[in-house]
Amino acid sequence: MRSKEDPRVRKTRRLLRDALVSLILEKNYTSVSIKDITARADVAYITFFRHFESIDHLLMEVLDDGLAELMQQIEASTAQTGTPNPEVEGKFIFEYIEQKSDLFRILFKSQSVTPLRKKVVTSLSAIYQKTCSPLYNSRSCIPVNVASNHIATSLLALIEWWLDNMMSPSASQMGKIYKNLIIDSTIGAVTSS
Amino acid sequence: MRSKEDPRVRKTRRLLRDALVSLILEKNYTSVSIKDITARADVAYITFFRHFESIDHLLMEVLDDGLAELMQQIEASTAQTGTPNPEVEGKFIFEYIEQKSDLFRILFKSQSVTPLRKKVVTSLSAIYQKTCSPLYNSRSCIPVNVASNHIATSLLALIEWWLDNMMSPSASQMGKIYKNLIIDSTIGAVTSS
DNA sequence: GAACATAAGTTATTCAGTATAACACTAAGG
DNA sequence: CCTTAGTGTTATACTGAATAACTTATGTTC
Repeated sequence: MRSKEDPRVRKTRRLLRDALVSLILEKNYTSVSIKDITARADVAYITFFRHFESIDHLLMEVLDDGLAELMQQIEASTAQTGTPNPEVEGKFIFEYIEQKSDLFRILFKSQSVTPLRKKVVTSLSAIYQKTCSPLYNSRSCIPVNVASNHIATSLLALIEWWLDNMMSPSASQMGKIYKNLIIDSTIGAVTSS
Repeated sequence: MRSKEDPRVRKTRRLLRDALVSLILEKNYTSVSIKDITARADVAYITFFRHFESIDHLLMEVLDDGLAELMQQIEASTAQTGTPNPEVEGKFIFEYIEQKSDLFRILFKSQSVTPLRKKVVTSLSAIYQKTCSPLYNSRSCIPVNVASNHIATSLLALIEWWLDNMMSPSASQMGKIYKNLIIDSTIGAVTSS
C-alpha cells in the first residue's frame, strides 16, 4: 500500500544507510561524500538524490530509527511514579548502549555537523521534564527546564565519555554513576535550594 | 622581534578574524566560505591561505584568544583553597559571558564542525579536576575525571541554554544555579556515594 | 506472460568552493 | 634607497554537489 513497499526502494535505502554507517565508523563524518556513499553501496550517484536531500537527512533517518528504541525505554522507566529505581534504569541505558555502541559512536562523531545533537537533547529533556516537574519547589532558584536540560546534556556527556573510555567501567557501574551524579544530585539541587 | 611584528601581517589577520566573526553571527558557520571571508575582509582570496590552513584554523585562533581570558578567570577562582565561593565565581563567569556573548554564540554555532568543543571540554575539565581531586573519597563509585568532565560539560550546556534563552535569568541568578546544580551537587555526589 | 509503471543506471553538464602557481605591485626596515 | 617580504592579479586544476535526458531493469497488474 505504502510507497515504501517497493522492494527496490527498500533495498536501495538499506544499502545507502549501511554504506553511510560503515563509512562514518572508519573516517570523519565531515569527509564522507555522497560519491563515497553511493560507491560503497554499489548504487548510481544520482540514486542518492532520489531518496535523500543530503547526507544529514540520511544520517537523521539512521539515528532516528536507532534512538527511538532507547528513548522509549528511558521514557518507560522514568514515567513510573517518581523515578522508582534510577540505578536499574541507568544500568539498562548503558547496557543498551553497549549493545548498539556503533550507533552511538556515530551519533557523537557527527553530532557535530548537524542540528542533531540539539534534537536529541530536546527529546531527552522533554522526557526528564516529567521526572522533574512534580518535584519542583516554588522557592527553588532552578527552573524546571534548566534541570531537565541539565539531566539530558549530562547523560549524553556521560555516554560520550564512556565510549571514549572504551566502555571501561561496567554498565552496572555506569548505572550507579548515572544515579548518583546525574539523577539524585539534580533532584537534590532542585528540591533543596 | 616576532614574525607577527610586521604591521601588514597583523592588519590582514585582524581583518580576516573580524570578517569571520561577523559572517558567523549572520549565517550558518558551515555555509561560510573562504571567498566570503576574503570578500568581507577586503583582501585577496589567496591571502587567506598565506595565513591559515582552513576556516577551522582561523576560528580556532579567534576562540583560543577569546576563551583564554575566561579560562584564566575560572582557574584563578577555583584554584583558591577548596572552592571558596562558587556562587560568586559563577556570577563572574556569567557576567563575563554576557560581555562577550558574541564570542560564545560563535563557539556554540560552530562547536559543531570542529574538534573544538572537545578541546574546550578538556581544558575546563583539567581545571575542575583540581577542585575535585582533594575532595575525592576512595569509596566513591565516581572517578575523579568523570566528575570533572561532568562539571565541564554541564557548565558548557548551561551557558548554551542561557544564550539560547536570550540570557534571561540574570548573571547573578545563573551564578546561583551554577553553584547549586553543578558545583555543590557534583561535590555532594562525589563525597557521599 | 504481456503491458504498464516506476525504480535504477548511464552519460553529460553546470556550478561553487578549494587550492596552487607565476608574476606584478607595494609597503616595511635596515 | 634598496632589499625583503607581504599583498594583489590572473589563470588554472581539481573535487564534490546537483540536475537533465535518455536507456535499461525490475516489480505490479490484468
